Amino acid sequence: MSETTNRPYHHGDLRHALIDTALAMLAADQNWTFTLREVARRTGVSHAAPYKHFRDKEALLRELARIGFVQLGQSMAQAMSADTFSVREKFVAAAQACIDFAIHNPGLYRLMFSSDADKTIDSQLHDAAMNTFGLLLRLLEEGQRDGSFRPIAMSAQAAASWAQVHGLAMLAINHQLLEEKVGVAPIPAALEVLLDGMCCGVSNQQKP
Amino acid sequence: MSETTNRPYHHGDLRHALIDTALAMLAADQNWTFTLREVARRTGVSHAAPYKHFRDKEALLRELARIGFVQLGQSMAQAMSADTFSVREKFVAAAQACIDFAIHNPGLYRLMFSSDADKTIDSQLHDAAMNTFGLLLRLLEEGQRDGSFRPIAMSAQAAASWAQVHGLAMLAINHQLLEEKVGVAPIPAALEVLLDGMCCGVSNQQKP
DNA sequence: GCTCCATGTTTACAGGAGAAACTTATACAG
DNA sequence: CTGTATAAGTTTCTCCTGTAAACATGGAGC
Repeated sequence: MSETTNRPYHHGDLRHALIDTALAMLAADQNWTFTLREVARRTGVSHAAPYKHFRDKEALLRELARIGFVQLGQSMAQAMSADTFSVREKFVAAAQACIDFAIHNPGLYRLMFSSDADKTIDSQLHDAAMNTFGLLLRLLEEGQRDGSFRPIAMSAQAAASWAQVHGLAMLAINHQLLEEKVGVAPIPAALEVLLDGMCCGVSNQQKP
Repeated sequence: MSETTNRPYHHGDLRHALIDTALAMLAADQNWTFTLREVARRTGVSHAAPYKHFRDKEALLRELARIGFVQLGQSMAQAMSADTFSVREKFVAAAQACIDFAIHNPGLYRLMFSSDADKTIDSQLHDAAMNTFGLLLRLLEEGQRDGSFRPIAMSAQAAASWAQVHGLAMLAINHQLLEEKVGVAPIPAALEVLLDGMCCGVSNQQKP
């Protein structure tokens, strides 16, 4: 049995090489002009070689998106791993980690959330996305259990949190969080507003 | 002086015809496969004709986005025009109008918010977007003046509201508000959570 | 060593963006 | 009313992309 299930013969490991090149291109080019031929060119193979590893361009993009969800999950998990944090602090840390991920990798983030309807068909991609989403759900559970968050329908809090973070991320990477519109530090400020609606008891008012 | 500044000679009004065709294509095709040549074809002119009216494809797209912001502004303004509504009700109505707009015209909505950095260079587009954003600011002002909304930095509430609505819209049109994740009516539920954080006094708890 | 087949390459084709050269018809001057 | 400049539209061309098909190659297993 070979070392990995997908090890090409000639190149050594073209599949992974293509993925690495593509991820690097996504991270470098803000312009989101992603061509399969360019990926092949930079990997040093002919423009038709990728088709031996991915059915079409979309298949590669879906794999990139899947990896993106795994990476995002890792970033968020690490951000909220400190046990000394309160749930509220963990929430802010995870949200900020997600938005930072988007800002540092806008092409990949856009790709992850630009589904073509058939995303649900790719079960691996779907699973990766659900796993990352699960981090949020578990945090909300923890918050409701220890009384930090209000005991309302968790799906409502999940929808609100997710939309808030995703909205901030999308606006940030599209350079639409201009100071003239939303002030100097819109992201922490917006998260505080949301948390005031989710948290119990003392509504942690904005700092002066 | 001619009736309008941009009246073509041969076709009659090719510029507007192209815009109309393009808007119709955006509304019809969920797939977001927008080619200039297809626009020309459906308008009944050669594929090079559009270049007499738009410098390039992006120029047409920017104009479509500008029109989109005007339309969105109209929808939102109409939704919150009823004087009998409370500020909170107006907020929900405007937010729902925005999300409905996105759902009914996902291609156009995506286009409006997929800036290519040079969006700020197009002053007409920028102005249109700022005008629509101004509706939100005025609503927040009204809410703070009459004591409905907490008297915190308005830019924070603006960022939170905008991100929430935009996030819900983006998730909705990408079919990512799956019931398994966020329940059956995630949009009103998420808006209520946010409003609980923005409103003063009685925190309008979730309905049972 | 010989053969098979996964992994490559070359070639080909349809279609898009956009530039350049050419054509047409309208507005306006005289 | 005629001639002409020019806006508006067409044809043609180049370069690019995605993708299919035919061909080449080299390592795996007999």
